[in-house]
Amino acid sequence: MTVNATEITSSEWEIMRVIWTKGPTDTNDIIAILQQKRDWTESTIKTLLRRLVNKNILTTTKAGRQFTYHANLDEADAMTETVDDVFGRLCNMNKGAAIIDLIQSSELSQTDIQKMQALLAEKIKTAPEKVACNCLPDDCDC
Amino acid sequence: MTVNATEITSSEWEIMRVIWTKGPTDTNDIIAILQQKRDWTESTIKTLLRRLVNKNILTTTKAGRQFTYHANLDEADAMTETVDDVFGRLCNMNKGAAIIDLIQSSELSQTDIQKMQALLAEKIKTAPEKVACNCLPDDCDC
DNA sequence: TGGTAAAATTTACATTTGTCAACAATAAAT
DNA sequence: ATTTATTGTTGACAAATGTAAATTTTACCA
Repeated sequence: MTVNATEITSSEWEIMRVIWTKGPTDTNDIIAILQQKRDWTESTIKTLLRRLVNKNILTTTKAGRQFTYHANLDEADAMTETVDDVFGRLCNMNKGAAIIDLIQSSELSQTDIQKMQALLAEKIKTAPEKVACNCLPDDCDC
Repeated sequence: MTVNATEITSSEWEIMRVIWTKGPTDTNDIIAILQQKRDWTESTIKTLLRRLVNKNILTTTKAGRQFTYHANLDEADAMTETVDDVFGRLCNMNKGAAIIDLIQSSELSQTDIQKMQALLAEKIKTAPEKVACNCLPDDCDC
């Protein structure tokens, strides 16, 4: 019954964003909205919806003729999970640079920035001089 | 001839990290190192190497019996590209929260933190109150 | 209450990814 | 020069992903 956001593929993300933004949405609305952004057929969108249901990312209820799709997980949570998953593959030593790049290239609100500042002010107190690379096996003398 | 880091799959990343860390490395070293971390056969690792060469991420030179594999792109650049690619799929409104999560969960050096602080101090000057969601088509009145 | 328009479900197919075993080529040792 | 140990190349196969057509079901209207 656990929902695993890392199973959401990039096409499926497109679908999820619509549902997260609009709340429970029925098939036709989803199709109409997505076709404004992507060149997908109705069929393609339905396949994607089905797969998301199979992955337990979406739940359906029947509303008359159509299904209504409900997200089983929160968008911000899914984003965090996804992003953590990717970072988990990367070298510790360069994560800082990658985050700096993200800060640079993302639009951020006053509030977000303030939160980051507070967090960093705390973090710097105990931050190491250097972060070691963790790309080789622990006991690797190579 | 362009190298596209977003084509590196998660298994392939494992290989790349070894090569980035050690510099040009030959087949046997790569295999020996990776088998300390992952339960892959020699065959699997060779396939992954071949695919990376096909994707133009790696180049080979022959050193006696074995190949030596050279990375065609920098690790930090590859990380940035990968991370930007993922963030490109996500809702603008919540990117801040995702970055906050990353700052929280990553080990960061004094220097990295200082850079972030400088960047944020600049950024806050022109930061908006709120970041709008960009999950629906631009002209979507839905 | 039966026909039909509108949904949903099935089937499909090419690519990519994760994993490997089998086979071919070749450098080194005898 | 042959053999053989090593390394590289091919072929394979299942599962996941992107994309969509064909077919079946069903809710509603006449």
